[in-house]
Amino acid sequence: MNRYNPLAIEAKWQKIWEDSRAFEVDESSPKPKKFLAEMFPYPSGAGLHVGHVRNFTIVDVLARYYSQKGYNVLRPFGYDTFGLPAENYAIKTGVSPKVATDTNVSNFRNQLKKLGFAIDWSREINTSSPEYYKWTQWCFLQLYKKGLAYQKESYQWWCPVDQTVLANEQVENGHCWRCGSEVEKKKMKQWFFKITEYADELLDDVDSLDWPDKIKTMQKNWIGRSEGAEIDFGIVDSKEEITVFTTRPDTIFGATFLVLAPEHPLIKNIVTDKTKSAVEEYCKNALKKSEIERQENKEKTGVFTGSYAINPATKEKIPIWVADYVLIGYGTGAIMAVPAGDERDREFAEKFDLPIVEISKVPEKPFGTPKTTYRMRDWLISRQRYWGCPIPIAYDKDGNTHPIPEEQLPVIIPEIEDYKPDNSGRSALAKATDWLKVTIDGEEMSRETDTLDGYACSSWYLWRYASPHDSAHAWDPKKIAYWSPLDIYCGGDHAVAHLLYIRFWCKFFADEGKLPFREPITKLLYNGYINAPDGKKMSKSKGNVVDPLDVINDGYGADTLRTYEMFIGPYDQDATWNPRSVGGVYRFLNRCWTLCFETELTDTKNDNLRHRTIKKVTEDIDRASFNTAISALMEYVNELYKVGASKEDLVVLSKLLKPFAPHLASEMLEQLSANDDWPVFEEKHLTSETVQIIVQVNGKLRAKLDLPAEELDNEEKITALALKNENVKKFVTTPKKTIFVKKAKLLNIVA
RNA sequence: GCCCGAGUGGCGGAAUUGGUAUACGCGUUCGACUUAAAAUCGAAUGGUCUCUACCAUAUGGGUUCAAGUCCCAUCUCGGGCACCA
Repeated sequence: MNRYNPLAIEAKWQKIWEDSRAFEVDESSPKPKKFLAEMFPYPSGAGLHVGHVRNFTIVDVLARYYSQKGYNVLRPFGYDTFGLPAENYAIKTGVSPKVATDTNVSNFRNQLKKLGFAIDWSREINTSSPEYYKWTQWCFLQLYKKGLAYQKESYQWWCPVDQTVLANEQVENGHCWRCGSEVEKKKMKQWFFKITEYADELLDDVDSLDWPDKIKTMQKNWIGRSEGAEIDFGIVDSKEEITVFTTRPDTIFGATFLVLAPEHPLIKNIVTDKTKSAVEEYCKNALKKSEIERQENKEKTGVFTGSYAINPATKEKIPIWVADYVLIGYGTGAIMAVPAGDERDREFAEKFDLPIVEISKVPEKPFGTPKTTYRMRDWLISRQRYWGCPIPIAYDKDGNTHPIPEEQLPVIIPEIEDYKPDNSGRSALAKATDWLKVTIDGEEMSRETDTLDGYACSSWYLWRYASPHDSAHAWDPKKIAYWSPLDIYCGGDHAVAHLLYIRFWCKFFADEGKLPFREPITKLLYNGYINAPDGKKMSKSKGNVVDPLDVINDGYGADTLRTYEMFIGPYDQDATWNPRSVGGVYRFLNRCWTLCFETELTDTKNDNLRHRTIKKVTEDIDRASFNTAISALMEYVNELYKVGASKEDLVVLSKLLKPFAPHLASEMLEQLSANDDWPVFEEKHLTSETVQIIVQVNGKLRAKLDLPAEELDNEEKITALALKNENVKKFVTTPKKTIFVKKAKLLNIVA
């Protein structure tokens, strides 16, 4: 007797798909398009993990499903290859990041091919290849030309271990998102993208997205729009004014003091001889305090400047204080304190014995000028690191910035010996002295040594997929118009940063006339994590990592791995790996194989069962309920084992199975000489000749009546039969009323 | 502290619109096949009880002919935000 041999079947079909370029597509097809992608991975040296497999399999199931349904499906793949791990590895071993990255990419590619993904391999992209980052630099220049890429000197997050600045989005609880060390504030001149220009649209359009509510809420909170007003306060015995931001200008009659952030530039102008040293001391300490300390210690601290302002509503003299509960980066870095209306101001007033005055009246004419502020700041994109996309800018001898002309792109990363970053505020590229020199319009200039945040590289890659080898455009306008926007995007990370940035670039390039849509991602599937069998997070140090390639090579094969990861639970929930359940899925595929290759066909009429299964599996895939789709297939196979299977039963089984277990299903379809067109259920087969009526008494199940289907309309007869039933009679003497629900095939007798 | 989710057998989970709670899988038990084991096939499997039946979807109330599903309160766990004026 032959046995199911997944490794042989999978090698066979993988070769067929590779040789026939089975998943390559273009724009000439008359079919409707579908464009699907996962969040492309960072190819680490460790190779694929089971989390990747879950993410990519979801996309693969959908890609194959839509393809079987007759869509022209684009399912490309790429690698997000710039970043710190490759550079840190280079510092440790001396192996250049480029070499290490190439090795890792090729390892990833080989592993992906063993999983049988329906990838159009002709479209593979890699963000650290010059053909790609040439266009990342081009994108930067488009933003630069419109004033949306600019330099600004300010206090920035600095990671002392990675020796680079970080964006707000990359600081988690005061710690570096990569190395976990505590970040510091450092005053530096840095490059920014003006994402705040699009804050309103980014916020307002969130509601229209078919994305999980969780992600939508996080995006909204991140942008954090507040409507309010800016109000100017005159200072006693001074020509200076202090502008505050408030969301409640109507409470101005209760404003009894002002508070400035310790970094506020006006402080030095308003301190008096008496207060000067105390204020300076306070500000120095506040700046020295780490952000963690400032966040953790919510005990209010502050110091009086010695100066007074005039409340424009009450005309009263109110003291001006400095306190670190006011943040320099939000609003104007200064507030009017209304202790009667604001909890924090009250706490401060109580501690320092400042007046708390009830808000006596509301001004008839609103004070100040209306102003909207956002919690979101501009996106800091400079990185003082070697292994990133060089910012295509040069400085003349006066320090003015000049864009590198487009014909000189790409600005190639030079090979260097020493990758080590330092605290000079410049990347290791500063050591490449020859590379630094550049001539623009005959003038000798010096190149920018910062590289771009990796998130810039991933902010346009979806569009590159439409024309990955185009040497004249970042993306071909006709091709992008055909494929985009992305119909389904799947991933389990980057809830805020990446998804916000790519929306920002989309809106910008739409305004430039370069994209015919304003939202890049129609539907987002946000998948959960897979934990180790011990229920903990998988990690090398705990030694509990499940290697997906081991699962394949142990003999289970890729089909079992894929199907198991879809069966493990709802795709959007975290799950725990269970090796025994892997065996259960293998048994199921084995039973499919046995039905097809080792069992005699019968002429059993299973129309109802078969069409019910088609309906269930189709609808479950449509709502991304992959685990229940697979259990429907299991039920189908269990039933076919009992009653026997016709050829048609097996053809349908193979077709429905193909998105999950494509190798085995292809083998079965070949044996059955059938194509893989997605089967369509017919309503007429969903009705059966008999119908089971549930009889309840007071809502409790008391009997089941099996009747011919046409009796379902005969409520009177059903009621009569139910009341005659022995078991029902025990609970009913005289029915008060009966409720018949035809749709539920249920009769409830109220006794 | 504020805002979201979630809580169902020994375990992962199903129940899509309020209508048969526990599908499917794992595990366990029994049986068939085998010299034996594995594999495979078949059967049983929420609890109490001999059956009828009763009790069970975190806890306590409520609405309804009917509640895992809706409402109120409480507890537990998970996630996000957190001095944003």
